[in-house]
Amino acid sequence: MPRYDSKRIEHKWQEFWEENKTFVLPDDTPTDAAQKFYVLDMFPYPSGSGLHVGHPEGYTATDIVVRHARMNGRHVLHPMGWDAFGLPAEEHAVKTGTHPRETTEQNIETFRRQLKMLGFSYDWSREIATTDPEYYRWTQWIFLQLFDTWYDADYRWNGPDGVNRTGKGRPIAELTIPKEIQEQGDDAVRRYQDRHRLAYISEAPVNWCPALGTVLANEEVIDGLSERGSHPVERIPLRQWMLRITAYADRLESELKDLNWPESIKLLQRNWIGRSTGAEVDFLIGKGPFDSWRTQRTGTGWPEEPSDDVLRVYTTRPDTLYGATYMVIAPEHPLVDQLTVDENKSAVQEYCRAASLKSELDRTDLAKEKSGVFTGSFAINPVNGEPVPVWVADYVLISYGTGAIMAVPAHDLRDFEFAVRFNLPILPVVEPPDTWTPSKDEAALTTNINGQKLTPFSGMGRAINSGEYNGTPTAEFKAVITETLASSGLGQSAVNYKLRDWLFSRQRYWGEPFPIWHELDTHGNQTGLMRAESEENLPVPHPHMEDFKPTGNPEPMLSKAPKEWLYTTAEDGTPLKRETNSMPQWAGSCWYYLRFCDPKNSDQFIDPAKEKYWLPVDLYIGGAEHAVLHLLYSRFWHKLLFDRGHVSNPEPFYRLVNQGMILGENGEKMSKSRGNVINPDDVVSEYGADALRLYEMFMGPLEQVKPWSMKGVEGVFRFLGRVWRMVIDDRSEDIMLNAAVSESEPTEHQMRILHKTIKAVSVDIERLSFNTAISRMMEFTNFMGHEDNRPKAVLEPFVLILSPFAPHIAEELWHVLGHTDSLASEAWPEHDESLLIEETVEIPVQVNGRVRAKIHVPSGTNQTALQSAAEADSTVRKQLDGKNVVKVITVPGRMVNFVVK
RNA sequence: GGCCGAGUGGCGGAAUUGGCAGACGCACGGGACUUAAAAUCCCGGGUCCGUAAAGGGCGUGCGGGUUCGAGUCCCGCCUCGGCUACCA
Repeated sequence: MPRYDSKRIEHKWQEFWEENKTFVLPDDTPTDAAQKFYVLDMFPYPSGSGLHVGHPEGYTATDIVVRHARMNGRHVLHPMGWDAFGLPAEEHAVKTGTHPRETTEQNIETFRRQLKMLGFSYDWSREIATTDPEYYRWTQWIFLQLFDTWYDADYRWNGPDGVNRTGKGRPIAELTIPKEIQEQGDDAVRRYQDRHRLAYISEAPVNWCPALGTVLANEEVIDGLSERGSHPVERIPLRQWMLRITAYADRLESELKDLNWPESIKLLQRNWIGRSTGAEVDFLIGKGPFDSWRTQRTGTGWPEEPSDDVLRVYTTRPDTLYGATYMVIAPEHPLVDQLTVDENKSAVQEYCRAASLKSELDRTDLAKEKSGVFTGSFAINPVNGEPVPVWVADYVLISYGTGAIMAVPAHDLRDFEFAVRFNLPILPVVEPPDTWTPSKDEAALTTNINGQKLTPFSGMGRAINSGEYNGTPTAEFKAVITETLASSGLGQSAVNYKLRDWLFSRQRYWGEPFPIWHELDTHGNQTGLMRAESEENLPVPHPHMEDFKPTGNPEPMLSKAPKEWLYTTAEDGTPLKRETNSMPQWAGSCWYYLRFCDPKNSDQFIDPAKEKYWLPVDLYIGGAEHAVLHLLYSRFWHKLLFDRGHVSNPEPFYRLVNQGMILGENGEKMSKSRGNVINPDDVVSEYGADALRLYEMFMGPLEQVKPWSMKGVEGVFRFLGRVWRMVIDDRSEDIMLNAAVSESEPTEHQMRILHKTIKAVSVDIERLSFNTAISRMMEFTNFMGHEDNRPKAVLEPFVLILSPFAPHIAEELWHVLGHTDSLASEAWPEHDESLLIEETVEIPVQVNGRVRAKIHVPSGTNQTALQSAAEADSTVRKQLDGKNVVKVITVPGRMVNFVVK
């Protein structure tokens, strides 16, 4: 009867831990900074389908790390919570009328039960959900910090971390208001401030699906059609909240270098931020004579905002200005109308309309051929006064740079392709070095024009056809021309990022409401002026709603809220209307790691002393799918809070590890449609939580992608059975020790095996190499299970090192071995190096690099003795017989190699 | 197209700084226990030649190289996976 029975022991110990608050951390502010250890899992979205086997992978890894750390006396923070806002609960509400909160709570209930079933040692007293009003109160509060902040890019300052930085998020009250704005009065000042806030409003395209009557999230749009029902989706501009993450682009990039993150993830973030340097240049498009404009510019200098008579472009290759043979502006560019001459109006309008229907994906991915139309206007090249035709084409994106380019077809592949298509001149202005051979892409574009073979060249060389600059090397030319343009007010060096400002609003019910009011005029129309909700009034709760059906127009769901929620009157009598957009799901997950340190604080989002003690997170484990967005957004918010003095460390996550995805048994990604989903509940009911945990760690390296195997689960389950029988008499009716277990002194051999295992497992846990740690414990069990005499002095330390991996069986064995308290508070065994030394070692002897014999010598045998021992071996003698030994390599303790001829 | 990662038995994988390739587990074959089965235990194994012995040849995606010695380092390819997508 007392066979290994996971059902009986797992539940029992889970209750024990809960009742004894084994893993609950006292709430006092600790002081011993060296021992703090904050280990965080990426908290899950509690979906309706319950836990996936991918979740316990990272969660088991961190659980092993923290259980090990606690036994080593470290002060561990290891919490869990829920990223609980999200579309599915709202969609369920549309279908059934069930309030999203109800669905969310049910799903959380399931997830909590499943996680507890796996025996993770979370401090559940710190559980939080992003949907709790007491949580999102502070999400809204952080939003108000963003709203109250502008970025002073030139500000030099010393942070609390002692690092000197340039650029700081500062209170909006500290923004210097230009005189001309001040003169325009209070409203103008407020609007000026609003334009500079880190949270600001701008028109941005949304995915509007007329057939479904709703705005869709990007992930709900597939190939321009809605995921549900495959209806066409339009891109229409809508008033949206944006977060000025681009202000922090530089710091987000440069401060990556101190983080202990996988290099590949850092690179991913760097590429995503996509910093490039170049210059902005103004091309005259106004009527005035070019010369007088240029003279005037030399006087006034470079204007911050371009006036209507110039077309401003961004280029990374200002050295190719002489080769600009046409210009391109994006279809959305504000100067499109002004630049289009009457005869081209209809063609340009038609082109822009067609472009507006395409998503950015359609424009790039599907459109193989370049397209565009001529506006009929010309711009004047500032370096030589030449007129250059201006085209509209959708290969130029309004969202990057200035939304306009100078096209240099000879030295830009896209421009080259376009020029060939529309028969525009191609003028080489860079001579390639002699060693140049066209790259694959360059060669692919080679075209015959008027019997001449032309190939674009996008590299660096020397200037040609560039007037006085001929012969200048590219790098030098870039610097010189940028300076020349700057001194005459025609250009300016500039930095650009692929990173865009963060579109922060959604038109949903089930997200954090914005703590913002809009002022109304006497007709009830918005004036465009805004007021922040006062901090005492937070949280701004969700309005009560009966009906969660979409509005049927692009208006946000919350615009259907009751009047009491939507409207109020300010103390000064101004009528106000609430912001009706809601925040995206990312918002809550941007700062949850902070709240875990002080989850119940009702005065502050976190107590500064606790923040100082616990942060940064020492180890953060989660899926690589969050490599860019979540991790970048969190870092951005953290830096804002840092600038505003609310946190003391510039980065939130010191060490990051990505777990690899678990595939189905057929080696494919798990999905319902493929029918290869493994349900953790089933695995636990058949084999137990310890077996599931152990298997997930035994499958292979944590960071690697690996397929599931039910046979593999059985394998570790059998191992747990062997461990059980090593200690317990499984043929007895009662739970009692195996007869082989004794109080006697262990043998030297037993001690050596034990201490080898302790050493290997300890090292492996620190390296997060759990699969090898488990094989070492299997080897121990294979050995010890065969010993007729199994001293407790050997079994007990083994049970302790097994416990982080399989805590339930370990607690049970510990108990049967005669202990009354949980082993979680026991000290981690230390290995004794002196016990590891073997008396003799086996040394391979090679002849010409091939192993021909193995000899046994006392460990510590020196080089000469080792060589003579090898030479004395009969097989070696046979091998060396009649041959000329040229050289002998001996590595003590390793090998001997005879090089012969 | 660009970037990143990975290729080791039938399978998952192991192998400190270059030093016995295949630990550990799965699957498989043989055996013990049993009336039988399950469970458990024992034995076997990269591959080819050789009689199951001794012994030897070949083996870490492919082709070269460095080295006494390469899964590991260098050069050139191939295949698979992930991310990204006209960023001027």
